[in-house]
Amino acid sequence: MSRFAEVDDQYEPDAVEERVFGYWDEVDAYEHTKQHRADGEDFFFVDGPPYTSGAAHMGTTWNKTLKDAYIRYLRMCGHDVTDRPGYDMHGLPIETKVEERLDFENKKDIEEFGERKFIEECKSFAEEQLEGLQEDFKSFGVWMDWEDPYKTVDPEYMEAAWWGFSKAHERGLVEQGQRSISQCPRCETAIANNEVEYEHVEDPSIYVKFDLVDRDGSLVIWTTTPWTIPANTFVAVDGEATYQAVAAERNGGTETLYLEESCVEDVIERGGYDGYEVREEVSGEGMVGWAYEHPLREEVPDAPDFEGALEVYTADYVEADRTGLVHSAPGHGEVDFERGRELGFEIFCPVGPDGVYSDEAGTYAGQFVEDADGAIMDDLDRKGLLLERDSHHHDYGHCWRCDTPIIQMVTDQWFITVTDIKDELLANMEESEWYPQEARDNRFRDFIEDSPDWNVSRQRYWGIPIPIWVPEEWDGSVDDAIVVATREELQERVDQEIDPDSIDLHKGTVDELTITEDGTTYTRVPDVFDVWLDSSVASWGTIGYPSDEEAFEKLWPADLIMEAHDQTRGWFWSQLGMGSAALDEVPYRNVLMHGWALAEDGRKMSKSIGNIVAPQEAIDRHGADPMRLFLLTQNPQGDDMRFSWDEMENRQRDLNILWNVFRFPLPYMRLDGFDPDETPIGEAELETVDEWLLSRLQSVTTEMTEQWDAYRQDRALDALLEFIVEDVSRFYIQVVRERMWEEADSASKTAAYATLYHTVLETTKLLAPFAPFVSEEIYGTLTGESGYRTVHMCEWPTVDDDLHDPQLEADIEIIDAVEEAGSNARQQAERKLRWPVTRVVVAADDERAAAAVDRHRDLLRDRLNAREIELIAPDDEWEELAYSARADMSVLGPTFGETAGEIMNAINAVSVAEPDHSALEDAVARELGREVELTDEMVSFNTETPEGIEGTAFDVDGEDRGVVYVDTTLTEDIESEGYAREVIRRIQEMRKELDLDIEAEIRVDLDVRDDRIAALVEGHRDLIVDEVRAAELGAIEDGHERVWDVESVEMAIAIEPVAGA
RNA sequence: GGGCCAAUAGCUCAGCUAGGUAUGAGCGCUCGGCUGAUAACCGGGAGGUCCUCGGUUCAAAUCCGAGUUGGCCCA
Repeated sequence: MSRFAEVDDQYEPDAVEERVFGYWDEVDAYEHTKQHRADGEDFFFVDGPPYTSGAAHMGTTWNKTLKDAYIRYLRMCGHDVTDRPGYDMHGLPIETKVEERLDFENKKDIEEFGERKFIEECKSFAEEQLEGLQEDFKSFGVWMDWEDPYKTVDPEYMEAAWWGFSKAHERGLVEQGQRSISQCPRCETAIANNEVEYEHVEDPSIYVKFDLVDRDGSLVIWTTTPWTIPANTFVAVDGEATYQAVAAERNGGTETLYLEESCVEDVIERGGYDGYEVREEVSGEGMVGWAYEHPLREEVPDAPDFEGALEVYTADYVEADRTGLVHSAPGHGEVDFERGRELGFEIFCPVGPDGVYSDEAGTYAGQFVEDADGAIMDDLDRKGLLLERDSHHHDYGHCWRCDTPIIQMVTDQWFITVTDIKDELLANMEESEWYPQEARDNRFRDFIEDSPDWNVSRQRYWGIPIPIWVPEEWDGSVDDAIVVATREELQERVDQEIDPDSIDLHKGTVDELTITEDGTTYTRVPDVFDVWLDSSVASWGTIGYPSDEEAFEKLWPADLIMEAHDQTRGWFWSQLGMGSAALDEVPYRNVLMHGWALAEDGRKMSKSIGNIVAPQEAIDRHGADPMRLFLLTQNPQGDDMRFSWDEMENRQRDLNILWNVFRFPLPYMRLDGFDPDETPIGEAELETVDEWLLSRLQSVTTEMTEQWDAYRQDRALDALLEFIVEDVSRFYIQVVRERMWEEADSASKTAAYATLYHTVLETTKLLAPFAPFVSEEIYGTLTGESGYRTVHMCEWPTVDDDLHDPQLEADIEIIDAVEEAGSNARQQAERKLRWPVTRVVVAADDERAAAAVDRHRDLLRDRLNAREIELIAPDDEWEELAYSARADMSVLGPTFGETAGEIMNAINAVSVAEPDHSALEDAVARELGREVELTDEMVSFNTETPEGIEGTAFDVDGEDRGVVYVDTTLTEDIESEGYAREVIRRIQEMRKELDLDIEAEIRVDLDVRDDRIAALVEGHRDLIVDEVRAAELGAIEDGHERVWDVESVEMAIAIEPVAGA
């Protein structure tokens, strides 16, 4: 980009982005920026891999924008940052999408299609999605290593998972065992608890009688899953609770029911009994050991009948709800399973992975469990065991991918027994710093404490095969299994010839490999890993460990990761679990936990609500930089973000202001041939405002650096935007404009150039991590060939103490407040800024304010267009002020009785020079003709300014610091200049109407149709001629002519350009 | 059903850790000003049951309890 080149009049984000994308390509900006920091201190950032099943949404966009901003900032600070993006590409969601594409219904379709082919389909689907995501991320300027992302489907990465798993195995943390799991009968796999989605559904609700064996009556249980009754093994009671045997009457007959006491009424009513009588009370403990008959013995002959089965036991999951007795089937329910194991029971589960009853289910065999509900209820009813048959609305778990209701059942699964190392997990957790820290100490800690063993096996295809080989006739002992850690080990141990460098580790390949050792042949278990295990090894997978040990030694563990709060129980946890199991260390040092991107209505963005905003739409409407600014002004620590088009538009406006600030001096600099390299700040003859602006820049730099380092980039950005808008644009540019308009070269003008140049350039660097496009364009235009090839190679600005002057900053803050009050006073007096005022009087409340005004009289005079600034010291009173009093009748009334009225009138009528009651007493005495004793409580004082003067108090940060009085008395001199400026202003507007060049000279014909005013205007003839670049005043035949009404005075003005000028 | 988080002006948010008059900010609205950065800029003004209810306290947006709504996680 060439220095000080012409730039667009208007900030157009998409045009800037298009140019910058082209420029980055042209000069290999990203590669050079990385290279530039190659020798810097290592910083190991690890990208949490997004899942490759769809386009980037606003949340992902926020996440990647944050990552990009921090990486850019860290690079500017000199770090050599690891920036390999990652993609999570295995797992059930992709399998189900591919199944949909291929119109599959279940696993059998996959088997027929062929595992290998299916895996290939999944892979190409994931790759497709990956490409889309990469394009999305690039489109808003994220700079990561797009050429070489880590993919969880690559052999090196899959090997990292094998390695981690084998380390956990070496530590004795891998075991196979039965667990009650959530099974999706369609996907025919276990799914993790966090993959279960709860939906409101209607299910059967039945009360069933279990006839007791050694005594009269029955236990009553309630369930919403009739299909689990075949597996009933025991009934649970609360040992502490009181149960009643009630004789319930119906149709003339009586039956004895056992119920928890508070449940009796309800059950009797449900059962349609006519009445009941309590026969006996017994504690839960007292019922333990009571035997009952299995209600479906005839239908399910294989149902449990072993020693101890079909008896009452206590359990802590029993509540005094429904009946107070709980049907327990350890082959299904999780708590039932735990209690059943405690009791040493055999686990009976007559259901297959597809949700179909096995032969053990007797007459129900071959039916899908839920389809058998009806038959089971009919059978119970027929036997007279069904007390009530109703339906029930509740939340029931469904498969997150295919929406099939899950079934709870016991199967063989592989686990990493993280419960064995809970203390380690907690200790390792402490080694990481979280932002915000409470998230670690509350949610994360709670989760670790409550977390069960990690079920890492899935009975699916598209995943990392579990690297376990077991012998034929395996007895389930982990000691007899072989766990392979690496591709090399695989090559050494398997019976087949393989090439470790080229082998694909997916199921289609490794399932065929066998290991024969000591005469025993081992085959791989068919399961694949839970997809959460994939990403849990990212901290070493991303740097190619174990195949590349060097990078691991140098970098691991991660210095920083950042994801949304849902990852507390996701990636933050899985990494801690895996890191601890494999290496006994937490794999990350710092965690920045941000929130979710909510829609404008405060609810989550969702298809069904229809409130989704696509990032691309935001980019199209406002541009990538404004979108990034919007995202980056959000608090990144824990809070959810509320999307807002308005706010995004505001950020675009902020950048437009920056753009105006940047382009404003360019024409002047070009005209004057300003060379920033020849006039560094240190050599310029700086004026007060220049020094002030430069000092503010130092303060802003300090503030921003602190905020970045505290992971509050939003506050850093706020500080920068405020600086740009308030300090640079609204204050400095306004003040400095006239200096830049000077035609002749001057030290003052040069100093203004140098100041503004330096400030905008540094501002650009400060902005670069946030808005990389516009920063690049401004930087390039300001530096041309003399800078780095990209702003992103720059060093993060450091504070120059020589330029830092806190006193000056405080001074100007006061001056700014004075000016604001002065403007207010002017407005009250209806005196436009164009008209000078004779004087402005500042009555300062304190020495600090007085000193500031005194030091900067010139600036204030200029800003308020005053001929003179008078300063009243804090201890002095301005003698021209008077005070009026306002009577408080609630005090006067009781004191003076019937004369209170006239006293009030007198008080309100007079004014005094001092605001105290003794001066008021004197004045009132004169007014009233008699003495009256007054107190301060009776009145409040108001200042009374002299004729033609308006006063307004000024404050800094809400604290009053004094009063500004503006004297708007008109004099001939002021009228003369005022009218002259009115004329100038009109002529300028007419110049603009003719679209004249700034330099162009004109001829002016001025006819003021009021003799007095005409004479006044004439008095400033030179000023007018000078300001509007008039070559001469005189009659114009055929120019651009307009008649203006200026303060009710008609003025005819005509102008024409001077030919050849 | 449980845990954690949030709720302040029309909108987006500060303020809450260490209670002290809603000290609020930007945008929007409105009235006025400025006019060679001009699709920019400056000043004034209106606009609030600080989600609700209860408690502690001389005093609560702030601390405590209960609830409502929204978010995440879990069941």
